[in-house]
Amino acid sequence: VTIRDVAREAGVSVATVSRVLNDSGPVSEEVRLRIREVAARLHYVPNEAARSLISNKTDTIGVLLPDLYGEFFSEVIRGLDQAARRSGYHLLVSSSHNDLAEIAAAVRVMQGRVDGLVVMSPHLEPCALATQLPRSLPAVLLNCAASGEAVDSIDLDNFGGAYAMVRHLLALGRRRVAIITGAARNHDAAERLRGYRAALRDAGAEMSERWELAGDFSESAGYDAARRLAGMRPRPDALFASNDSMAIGALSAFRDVGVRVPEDVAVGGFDDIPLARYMSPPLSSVRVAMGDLGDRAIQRLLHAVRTRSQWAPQHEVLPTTLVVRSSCGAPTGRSE
Amino acid sequence: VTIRDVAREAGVSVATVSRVLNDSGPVSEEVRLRIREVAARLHYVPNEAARSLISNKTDTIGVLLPDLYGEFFSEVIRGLDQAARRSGYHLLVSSSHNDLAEIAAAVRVMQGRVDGLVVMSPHLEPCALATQLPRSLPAVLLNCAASGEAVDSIDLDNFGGAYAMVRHLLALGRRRVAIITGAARNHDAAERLRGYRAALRDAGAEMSERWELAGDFSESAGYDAARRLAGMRPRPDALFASNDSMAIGALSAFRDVGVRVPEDVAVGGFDDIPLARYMSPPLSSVRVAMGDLGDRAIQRLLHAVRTRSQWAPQHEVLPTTLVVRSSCGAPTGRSE
DNA sequence: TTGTAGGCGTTATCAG
DNA sequence: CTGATAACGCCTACAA
Repeated sequence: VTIRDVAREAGVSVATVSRVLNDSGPVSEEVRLRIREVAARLHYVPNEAARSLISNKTDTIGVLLPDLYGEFFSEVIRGLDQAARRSGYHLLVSSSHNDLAEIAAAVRVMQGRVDGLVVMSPHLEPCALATQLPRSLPAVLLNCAASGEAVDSIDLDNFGGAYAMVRHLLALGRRRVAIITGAARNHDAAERLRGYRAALRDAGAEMSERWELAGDFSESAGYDAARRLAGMRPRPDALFASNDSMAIGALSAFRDVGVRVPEDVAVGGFDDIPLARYMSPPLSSVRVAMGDLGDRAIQRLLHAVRTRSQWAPQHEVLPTTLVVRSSCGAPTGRSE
Repeated sequence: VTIRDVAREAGVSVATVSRVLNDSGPVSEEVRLRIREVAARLHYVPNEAARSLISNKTDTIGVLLPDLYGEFFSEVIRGLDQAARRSGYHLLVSSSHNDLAEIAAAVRVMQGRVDGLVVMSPHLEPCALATQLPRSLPAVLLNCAASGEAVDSIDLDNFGGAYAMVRHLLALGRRRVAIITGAARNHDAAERLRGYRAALRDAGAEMSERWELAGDFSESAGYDAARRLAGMRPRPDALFASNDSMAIGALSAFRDVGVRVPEDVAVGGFDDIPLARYMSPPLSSVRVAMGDLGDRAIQRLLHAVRTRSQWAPQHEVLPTTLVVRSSCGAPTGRSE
């Protein structure tokens, strides 16, 4: 059933039907009503292909995501989805892209199917990424450390969050603060490590390479690193895990080897996943508003889509919040 | 840059270019090479709108999801995405649909943008849902208890998984097994409750309405229910939480009130999220292959898409696996 | 206020 | 083997 069927049935021309359905141009009230009725009766739905062929728009936004972890993933998509839907846009999602070639391939096939692109790729050089993006497609980069580049981008304040957590541990009287880093070559991980180091340096606290344990954001990495850490002499008296999954793995390891938290070792995580407060002890963490990330991304992108002109690329940083529970040994572990 | 530009530049007609690009029809090797070269040099990308206008295909599959929890969500999407990509299809995702009206609206706007639909909606009547689907769009329903309906569908073996877990608890010598149910009017939740009851009945174990505590799949619901449960006299000596999030909330509650797990109360969950084994004590659970769910769904859907004929609607049930750790008090808590 | 007709970029069916 | 040309369904000047 096409627009012509509706036109014929309503006894008017296709042009009139089109005008009614798009609220473009003047149509008499009587005809308008009749067409609406016929369209509804025939269950007419405009053919999107034809429509976007002529309008050069798809009302769709492409989303490229890396392989990422549960809580993260769903929050981001949810934010993107809700914001997009509110503006009448759809989401074409493609995940599990781990290298530049895969991203490039995904971008290529999305060409012509989307009006804009949201790209999250924490483990790639932003500049390399930026060159892959067709100049014709507006895009906003997420978590890419692209502050210097000529692209729209939004980052989390990884540095600030890590800094706040480590400073907090030091303020609580801890002297030897260790870290389990995130995945190698991951931007978020690098920034959190940087925040950790800066906090130690600014406080004049002791630093040691031995206290920087390699992780990859997985529970098992946290577990393994914590076991190594538990055997050190002197043993660090505080641990900053670069995300909550690793922190939880670490809590488990400490329990297994009889290291008490927070008495022997204070522990802090990052992300503040819902489960954090139900850990034993409840996990202190750094909260990031992942949903907001998606929301902001869509807003910025739609702005770029609508004003095709040369907008100045903006770089935005989303703030983080320190959430103090009892795993860090704070006197008043406020349980929220 | 369109196909005409390529044709002109290569000194041939658009028909020939089209033939080369689609490997349809015979073209001399010389011309073929020349066209390939020109297309590449011009960075020609076919216009998808025009293409799908005439072919009546979009190479896209629509995915409708309810609001669901972290681990779940990402696993399903990942499975769908990978399977779809492997077959050259894209994913148009829309989440957070909570009632029939929202689903219907989402289906409507996806009309014409997708070749098929994957719908997960555990909290709706399957029949109501089925009527909303346009006859023209192939669809497969996930977790909808649509076994009797004339639609393709795939369910998890919620009943069997719950049954196995509860039977396991009983086999361990527990006599008073309680349950925290999932969200009301949720199909998965209902099936797990049914499995719980069946296991008790078949074992001739004591049953009581008081032991069926209402939950909603959230950590806090698990926490609250467990606190109520801890105060009962006689207190149940085993607890089956309808998902891991609630089980973890329950573990936290038991810790807070001094109930020992598994000595005083054995605990089992459902889903086997990655964090389960890192809990204290490590959480026994029921594993479901969420990724496979997505994979199977795409396979079934593409089959339906390609063979437009009247295929017989199939109903499939994905098996579950009991994962025994120590929270259930099993003598040998195999840590995997 | 309404209708006619051209064209969006492809593919497919014909002749040559 | 290759080239015109007619759809595909819709929007939008331009006329009436």
